[in-house]
Amino acid sequence: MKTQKISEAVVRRLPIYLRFLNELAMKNIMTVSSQDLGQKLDLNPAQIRKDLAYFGEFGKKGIGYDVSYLIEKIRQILKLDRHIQVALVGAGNLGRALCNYNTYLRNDMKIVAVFDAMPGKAGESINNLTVQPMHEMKQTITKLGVRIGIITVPAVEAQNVANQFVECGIEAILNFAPVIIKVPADVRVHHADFTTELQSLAYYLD
Amino acid sequence: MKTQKISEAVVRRLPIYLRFLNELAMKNIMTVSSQDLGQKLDLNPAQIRKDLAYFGEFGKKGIGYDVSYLIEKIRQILKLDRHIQVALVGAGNLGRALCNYNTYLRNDMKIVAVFDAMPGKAGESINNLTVQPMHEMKQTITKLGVRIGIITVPAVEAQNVANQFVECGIEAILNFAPVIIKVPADVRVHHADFTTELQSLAYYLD
DNA sequence: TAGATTGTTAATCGATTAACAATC
DNA sequence: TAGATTGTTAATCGATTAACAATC
Repeated sequence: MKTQKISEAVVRRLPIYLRFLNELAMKNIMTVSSQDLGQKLDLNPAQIRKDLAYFGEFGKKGIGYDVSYLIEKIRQILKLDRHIQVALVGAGNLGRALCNYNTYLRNDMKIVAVFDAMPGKAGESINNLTVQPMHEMKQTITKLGVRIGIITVPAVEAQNVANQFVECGIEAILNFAPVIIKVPADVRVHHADFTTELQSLAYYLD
Repeated sequence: MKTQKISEAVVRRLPIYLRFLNELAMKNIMTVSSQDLGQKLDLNPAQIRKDLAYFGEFGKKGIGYDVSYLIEKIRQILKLDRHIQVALVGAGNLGRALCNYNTYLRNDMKIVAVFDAMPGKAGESINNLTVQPMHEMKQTITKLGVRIGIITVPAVEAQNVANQFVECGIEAILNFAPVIIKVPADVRVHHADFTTELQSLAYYLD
């Protein structure tokens, strides 16, 4: 009901629910229980019910959840019912790879601009987009209404890019560079660093 | 002291400590306090001390932590003091991008084999590695002593690849495909899915 | 109706933080 | 010695899970 603060853990699970619900919808499955969901997603059914209950009563007692209704609701909660424009800085291998997910993201989110500081990169084309030089960032981001920024530059450049994003009024950042970046409290940052992920996996080897 | 179970949250922070300590070492900074560390990494100093204390007494009261000693210790804890061989399946854009981090991973972890199911891909070369067909996986993984697998194939293929990894005796998997994969309990799986990460960011837009 | 499953409360479990004696 | 900072205990905070009345 949005009065209480929703924990980050809950918000991180919502896209996972959504993804699986979309799979069900494609298979023309109309209804799903928290039991089913929990089994497929390796989560406790009570947790799933509780997560959803933070936002409303989406299920029917004795029946379960209507798949397409729940999809609609989760998309609303995540604000994926609107178009959200994304910009990416760093047209290296990783940046290119992420741009190619554009089709995958359906309509909801879309990378609409790519920037790179290297003079040689500007003008290159990636999947319908043309790489732009950094000095065009402010203007392009304003014009296209970009709200989320992705950082795929080397670690030493990441903070600098983050600063520029903030300057442009970006509201949230997904940072792939292996470094903690600092931004004002009203800008949301998620870290998606492959190297730390891999290193923590090593711990679990025997 | 490894008798109690260490929480996942702790293990995930260790590589972040390590990364920053390496930065300090490069700047020839000899000593660091939990205070400093906390400030730079946006973490509570007490938490950092507690995390480290699970594994031993690495600091000096009144002084702080010796940077290079702590690096050595964390590398031991994470098992990064040995060479760990990694294999990757899915030589698409993302797979290529990750292979290029090889240099970045220093000596500790290394992607030593790349596989792809598409006949056209086999034989291609990525950063010193030659893409191999899937049927060579078992033999190569055994020969090279690969212990960790990375999945960068489309979602529909991911479970299949995971099964093959398990079959080959892989101990841990980093899955980039947007799907939950099922493996035996003794295989560790971490999910690194860019799309769910991005979707959860959208929630925090105003 | 009987069986199933939700939404929600209460219980449990675990993780973070504060506080401080020990000590460099 | 005085100041700083650890390692650790206790307090707090938050998240997960169990249980069950409500009800489809």
